Amino acid sequence: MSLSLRQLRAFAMAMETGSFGRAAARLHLSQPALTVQIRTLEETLGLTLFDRSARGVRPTEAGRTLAQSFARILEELDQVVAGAREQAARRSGTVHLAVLPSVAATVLPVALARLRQAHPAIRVLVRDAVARRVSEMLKAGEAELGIGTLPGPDPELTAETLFEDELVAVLPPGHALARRKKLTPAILAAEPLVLTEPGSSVRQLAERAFAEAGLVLRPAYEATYMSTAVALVRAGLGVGVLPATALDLQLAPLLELRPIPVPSMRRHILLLARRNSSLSPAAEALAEVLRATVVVMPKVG
Amino acid sequence: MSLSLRQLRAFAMAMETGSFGRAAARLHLSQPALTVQIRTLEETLGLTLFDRSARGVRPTEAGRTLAQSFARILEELDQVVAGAREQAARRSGTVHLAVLPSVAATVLPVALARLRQAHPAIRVLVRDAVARRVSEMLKAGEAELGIGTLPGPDPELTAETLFEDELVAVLPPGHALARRKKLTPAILAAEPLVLTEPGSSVRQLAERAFAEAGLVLRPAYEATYMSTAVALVRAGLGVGVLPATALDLQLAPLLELRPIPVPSMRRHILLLARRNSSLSPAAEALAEVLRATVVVMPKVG
DNA sequence: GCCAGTCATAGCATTTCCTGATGAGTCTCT
DNA sequence: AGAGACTCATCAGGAAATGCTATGACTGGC
Repeated sequence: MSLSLRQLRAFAMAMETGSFGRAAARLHLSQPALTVQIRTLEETLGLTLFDRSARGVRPTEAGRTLAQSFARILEELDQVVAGAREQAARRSGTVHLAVLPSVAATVLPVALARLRQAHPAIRVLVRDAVARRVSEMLKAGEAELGIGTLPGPDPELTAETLFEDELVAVLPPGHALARRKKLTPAILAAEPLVLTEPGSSVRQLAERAFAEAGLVLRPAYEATYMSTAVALVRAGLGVGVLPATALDLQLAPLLELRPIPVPSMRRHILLLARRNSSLSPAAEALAEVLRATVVVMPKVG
Repeated sequence: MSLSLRQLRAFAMAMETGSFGRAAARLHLSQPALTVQIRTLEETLGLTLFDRSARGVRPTEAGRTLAQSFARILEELDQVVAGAREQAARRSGTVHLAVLPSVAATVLPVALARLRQAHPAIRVLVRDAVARRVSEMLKAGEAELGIGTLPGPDPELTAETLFEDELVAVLPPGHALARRKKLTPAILAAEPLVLTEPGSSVRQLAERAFAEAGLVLRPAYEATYMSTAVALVRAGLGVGVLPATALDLQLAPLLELRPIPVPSMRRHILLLARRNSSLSPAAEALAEVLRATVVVMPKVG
């Protein structure tokens, strides 16, 4: 026979109640079952834990000492298990999340607020990064969950579309094109354009869409930060081709936004995770909240 | 399913070896058995501990965290159990022993030396006390084992004769009675006698023995300490009637010892313990050494 | 001396656990 | 590309453990 938790629990309870019968009742066991547990424990330890008499049991000195140690260990164990269960119940835990800045500034705060309401003890460590960095962080294990885009299927990552982001034309106040409801790459190609810098996913998207229309994208201005691009447009220096989800756009009341109804002007914002790696319950909870949140995002047009 | 140590051990080993198969081998289990243990553990916790693939398993983040806690707890448990087993094997432990001073000064050191040789880690806390105190200490739980005498059977104590102590006549150098091989109460009654103080077990024994012979014991001197009594005898002030086991006698080369061959001049030195209370393994070891040691004690006469 | 209370024992049923065989998926080497 | 090695999952049957009910043995109090 080897040691078992049953034995330890039986022993601890017997010590606590001072009686085999009462201990058995408290553990929802029959008294003989408990007696056997104690006896086998004594046998495995080679030590008498209780002195029995017809009037009851009395703990041995060794029994008293051991009971203390065992009780402490059981308590620690129970605490660890309780902690694990709490994590499993999504009531706690920490998620490392890598997000595109545009999403971090718009959809994410709403989702985090909801998550907090549902699972207050879940911590989310948000790391904003461009699409490529999001993928890298996931693969490197620096993030458990990611929100970004992918150039194509990635064998290491799972992807699931959260929502679609579209590039929209951003017009300065009073611009001539403002009378149109929609704009096309062909129309835009004639204007001085404000875009993000080469290499950014938004820029790549725009270039591909123009190429499909047989056009070459030749921006007048290139900005690294969205706020810069918006400022350039507002100053009337050109027409912006920028993602609709960017917070800076939605906060700029004087600018006119016009959709560019070309499929390739849309990009899929993906919920990313490592393939072959299960999500922690906390991450699972976050993912669920994200899925439920994005459908509520405002439309642009 | 409830938590079991098997599961924890399986989990800890799987985490340590990084493989279910290797963990199973190390635990002398089949791989399926280990797989099941891990799975049921995951079910009871509600938590995925490993991500499986056909290439092997990789611990989850939660798994890594939990493994640390569990490993620590298992180690503590093993340590406690090892300590208990060591006690059971009599390799360690502490015995509280109450002893008559005469025994403490003579037989006991020999026994303790032997015990140390056999079980170096057993500690013996020696408390010397007169016969009545020895009994009291046992009953009060202040001592686990006692060496003393009893006026009669005691319902609370078990007694076992270790050896018999006899009162001997102690003659100063050149005393007239020294030519006799043996002495009797009748002869001694005519001498000025040196005894221990009234109430001591030695004194009571002597009084009873004299009474049986129809004599009244009327000592010339009464000493509390054996060393005093011996000094009085050596100074020629009288004939001592003292226990043969007293170390002071055996260390006093000039004194002549003569047996008093009367049965009632003997007292049983008893090994005492609480009835209804089992001895700790360490105490058991001490008891055995005591039994084996006393038969070797020197004879007087 | 009987009754109440406590633990131990025995026989039987149930649950748990393990093993051995087998299957499925992946990687490596040829 | 295919064979072989490796890993984990699943399944079926049997062994071990655990538990329960019934009963016994012993003690202390009324």
